[in-house]
Order: sequence, then C-alpha cells, then structure tokens
Amino acid sequence: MVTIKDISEACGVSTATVSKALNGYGDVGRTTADLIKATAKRMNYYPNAAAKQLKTSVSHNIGVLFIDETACGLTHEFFSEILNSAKTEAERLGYDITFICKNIAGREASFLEHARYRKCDGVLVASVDFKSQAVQDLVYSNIPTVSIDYVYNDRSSILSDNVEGEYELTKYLIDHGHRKIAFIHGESTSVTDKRLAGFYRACEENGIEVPESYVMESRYHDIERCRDTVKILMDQKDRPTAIIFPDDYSYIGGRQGLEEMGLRIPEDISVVGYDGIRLTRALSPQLTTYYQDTVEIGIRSVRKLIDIIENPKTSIAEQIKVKGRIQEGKTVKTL
Amino acid sequence: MVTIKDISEACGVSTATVSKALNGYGDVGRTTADLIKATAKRMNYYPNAAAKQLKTSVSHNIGVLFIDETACGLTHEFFSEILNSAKTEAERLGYDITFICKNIAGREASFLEHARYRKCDGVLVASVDFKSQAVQDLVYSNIPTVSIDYVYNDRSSILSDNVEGEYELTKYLIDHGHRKIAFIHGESTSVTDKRLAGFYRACEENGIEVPESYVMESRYHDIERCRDTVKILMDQKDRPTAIIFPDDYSYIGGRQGLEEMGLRIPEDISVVGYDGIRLTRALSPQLTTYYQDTVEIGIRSVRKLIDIIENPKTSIAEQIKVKGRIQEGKTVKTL
DNA sequence: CATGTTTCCGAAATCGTTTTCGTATCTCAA
DNA sequence: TTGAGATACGAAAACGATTTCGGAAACATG
Repeated sequence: MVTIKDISEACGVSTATVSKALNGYGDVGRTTADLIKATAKRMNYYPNAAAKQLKTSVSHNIGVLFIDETACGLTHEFFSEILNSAKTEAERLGYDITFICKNIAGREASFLEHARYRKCDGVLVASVDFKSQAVQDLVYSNIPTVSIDYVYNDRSSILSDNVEGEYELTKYLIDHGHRKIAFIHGESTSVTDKRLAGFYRACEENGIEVPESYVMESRYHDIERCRDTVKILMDQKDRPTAIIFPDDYSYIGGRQGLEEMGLRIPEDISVVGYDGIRLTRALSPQLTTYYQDTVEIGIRSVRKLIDIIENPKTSIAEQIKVKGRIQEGKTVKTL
Repeated sequence: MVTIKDISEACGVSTATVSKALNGYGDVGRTTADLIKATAKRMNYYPNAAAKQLKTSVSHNIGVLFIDETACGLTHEFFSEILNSAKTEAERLGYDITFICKNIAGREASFLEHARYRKCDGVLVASVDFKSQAVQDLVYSNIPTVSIDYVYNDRSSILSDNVEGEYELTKYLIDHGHRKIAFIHGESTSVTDKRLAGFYRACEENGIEVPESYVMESRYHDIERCRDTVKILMDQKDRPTAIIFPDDYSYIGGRQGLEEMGLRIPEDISVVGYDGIRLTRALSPQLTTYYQDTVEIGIRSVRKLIDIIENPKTSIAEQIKVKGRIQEGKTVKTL
C-alpha cells in the first residue's frame, strides 16, 4: 500500500501538502501540485478509504435497502432492473453501492445503525416494508434518502406514475369498446391506492359505473392467488369483458384460471397487466401492459440522492414522476 | 456517535479495556467485562467501521463483481437469484456486500484497486468477462476470491455442474427415444465447453453420431439470434427430432422460429432449455429444462469465500459443484 | 515472610488521512 | 528600504479504534 507519506517523501514535501495538492486546495504552488499529482499517479497511489472516511465522515458510498421477501425484491425483474440501472449510474458518478441490512458484523442492528456504521452518504429505499418503524427511523434520520415508489413526508422520492399509468391502461380498454372492466389489484399499499385512483378516474370520466364485485384484491407477484381470484371474479352472472391484473406476473396465473374455465384470451375476455417486464413479450398471447421505465427510475433516483448529498443546502425534497407507456400485445380485443 | 471513549468514561476504565472487553479478549476481568458490555448496549454503541478498518485492515465487507453487459448480469434471473441468495447468506454471517467496479470516487481504477480501496475482505466474481486482464489481476492478487461458474488455477470456485447437467438433459432426450438431437449452444466460454462435453458424452455412450450441422452456435440470452439459428438449423434435409437450446430465454426465440416454420412443439419437434428460471413455468408449452440450484450456488459461494477469509491457513482451493435437476415440462415428446 | 505467577488493567503508539494555524518567503507599492 | 499583504508550505492535532508492553495487585508456593 502506497500512502500519502510515501509520496511526500518522494517529493520532498510534507503529507499536508500532498493531501492538499491531491484534493485541489488552492493552498499549494502550481509546480509542486503538478509534481505531487504526477508522482501519485506514477506510484499508483489510491487513498485509504477507511482513513479518509474516519477523518471526513464521507464515504462515497450509497446504501441500498432492498429486501427480498416472498420472491419479490431482487429477483423481481422490475426491481432488479431498477437496481441495475441505479448501480450503473452511481458508479458513473463515483459512488459505490452497499446493501443495508439488519446485521452489523454478526450483531443485530437497525437499518439506521447499519447505515451509520457504514457511514453511507445516502440511502436508496426500495422494495421494503415502507411503513415499518425500522425503515421510517432511517428515512427520518439525518441521512439523505430517496425512496422509490413510496412517498414520505418531506422526503424525496421517485415514482413510477401509477395514477397516470393505470388511467391510461383503463382508457385504452375503454377506447377499445370495453365498458365492463374488472380490476384485480395488489395488496393495500400506496401504489395500489394510486392505481385504483387512476382506474376509477378513467371510468368516471367515461360514465362507467364499476360494480363492487368487479374490484377484487389479490397480491403482487402471486401467480396462484391471481388464478384463484380470477375464477371467483368470473363466477358471477354479469361478467366483465376485460380484466386488469395487478402486474405482469399475475397474468400467468390469471391466464391459467381463465383457461381452466374454458375462456379464451382475447376472444372471450380481454386482459392487461402492469410493469412491462421482458417476460411479457414471451408469453402467448403476448400481454398488453403498461411499461414502467425502470432504467429511468434507477438513474433518476441516484441522481436525486447524490444531489441531496452534495448540495444539502439547495436540494429540495421533491417527488419525481417517471412516465411509462402502453405496451401493446395481443390480449385486448376491440368490441 | 457514541464512541469507545464514552463507554470508557461511563465505566471508569480505559479505552483499551473497553476494546478488549468488547472483542472478547481474555485479558479483562469478568465483572468489568460484563459492565462494559452492558453499558455498550445501553448506550447503543456501534463501532466506527472506518476506524476499525483503518487499524485492523479487515472490513467485514465482501465485494461483488457483477457486470451487466447486454442485458445479462443482474437482470438475468439466473444471476439475480444467485446474488440474492449470496446477499442473504453474507448478511447472516455478518458481512456486507459492495459492488466492485472500475471507478473510485469518480476516478478510473482497476477492479483490484477498487477492492483494495474498499478493503474488501474477499471478492465474489460472477458474470463478468472472466478472461480479461483486469479480472485476472484481481483473482490472482492476495485478496481471497471465489468465482462462480469459472475455474481459475489454484483458486476456489462454485460450479453449476454443467457437464453433468447437459449430460442428463441429453440422456433424458435419448431415453425418450430421440437419436437425432441438435444442440444450439451459447458463445464460446468455459461453461459452453462443459455443456458440449456433457452433450457429446451422452451421445457417444449411446452410440449416437452427431452430424456437424446439428451443432450450432448462438448466444446466451439472445432471443432473436436463437430464432434465426433455429431456422437455419431446421432448414436442412435431415432434420433433428429434438433441439437443446443454450438457455431458457433462448426458447422464446426458438419457439417463435419454429412457429414461423409451421412446426409444433412437441408434436413436430421436441425442445429443452437450461437454467430453470421461473419464467419457464409460465411459457406454453411449459419448457422442459435443467434447473440450476441458484440458491445453493449463492450460499456455497459466500460460505467458501468467508472460509478463505477467516481460515486462510487451513482453507484449501477447491471446486465445489452444485447439482441441479431435470425440470419436466411439456416440450418433449416420446418417440 | 519472601518470592514467583497470574490476573487485570492502562499508557501510549499506531493506522492514513484531513485541516487548522502559524511561519517563512516573496511581491510590490510608497 | 520598509512594511503590508499574498503565497506556499509544514507541524501537529485530530478521527476512533486496536494492540503492545509494562506494571500493580492478588494469589500461590516454598
């Protein structure tokens, strides 16, 4: 390990001067600064992250809260794409990414403690139980955070525009002649609330009344549950002509359920999903869905986070909405 | 931030004693040790990672090399599942995970430099260009590494048993009466070599000669390429009765190609994939494939890595093979 | 009681940086 | 020539932990 001391000796200056030269303080002569920089490069010097951190308390390290329970999270394509995009952007901007969890060197700890322990400059909050105390403690601490798809009071977040998305999707069905539209939605979360809002708004604007029996709860990413729900839904007198699923994954279960009831897509029933994961292009019939721009979401979230980190005075808490778009497949029939 | 000094004052002992008590040195009296531990807990003390690292050069931090080029890597379900499993296991064992890249605080650097900079106790090498100089420099440095699905001389690796897997898969086809089996394989990598070996071995053992035109190169995870390849493959006089695809994803393209040629699966042609990602259960017809135990791979790789880290003397370099299993779908017809 | 052995604890050095503050040199106008 | 103000640099004190080494107290042994 070549240290600042080695460089100082090689250049015949003090460590203080080396440090200042390397960090671009105006406090050092032009020629010495050049010499020091050149020597540092020649000797293949890299600062000791620990020492730097210890002294300055900044780590150039971003924590990520990304818990995978019940096969969501990392293995969910929606999130892994966001993470991937966030990782790339963070690296480009000179920040590393570390996962935050509830363990510190084997001992149990809170998220906040962990983030402090690692001296994370900021934390990206995605795909966790947003309402849990542990997460809230972190979000409302003095560590900068950005949350994805969930809004905390006075904190920044990146949002896939769920109201607008579900609205457009519903509108799409209506434009294709459907007026009896069912919505199988995910478990109760803020995302779900927004999608419900978008759904109802589209219906209202077009004078469509939605019977209560057309709106049912399932769970995101739950194939079996959706299969069962779809069966209950379609087991009523006045069947809908179109179904909106919680997400693309649910389509797999939904399709099974419909198939088992002898209903063909889209001849007998039109369906749409949500997310636009790559999978949808592979299913048959190819699913019509709402594509969420995961790459953009990832990029925007680390940019905002770094903005808060580097400009704590001027950066303001804001909700950034990232628009998606309808991705047409072959599961909607025009009536 | 409560430090060791605060505790020492609260207990009326020196910081040295606190440190020793907290780290379980035998060098401190029973009662004082208990008092110190209790106080530490009460005051909600957590060590300063940077200070600890600076002094001891151990970080309880594992680096992960996980590059996503061309939509593989993180967004590939195979790898994201491994990562997820590795992450969980590492956390359980008290290690954090940080991504290693070629940037240090904005400046360009090598993987090795980055790993050193962050003082990674060890590095997990997965899904990168294994043969690149930058990766080799890291692997052959003094930093413990474990590679996934690639063997370096004298280094440990976790291997999905590709020879055995492809062998079993081929055997499965043979057992179902197929003798004209084509293999569309991925680009030239060590994994591909092994799968080819398994494929040829199964054929040989059963006295099957494989015409050269039955073995074609495509690319992993490349839907379009496989679609095109399949068309060329099936555009010959003596068609195979079964096709082995590079991976499950390729099936999507392959299926399209076959469909466009008017061939039905499995009536006209049997096919199998490789990986066993969740997706396969959703496709229709459901794909017969070889499931790779990603969870086990993830767990074993961090365990081995931590073993090397914590027992550098006794831990030996070894290749650990993780077995998978045939996952039966409906794409193979018995002849 | 004298001496040797444990047991327990603390002073202080150290890891590699950053940063404050003081000082020496230099520049330049009067 | 002189003194004020820049400019360039260094000494040294941190940051929060670990670890060596020595010494005091307690205990055992003859």
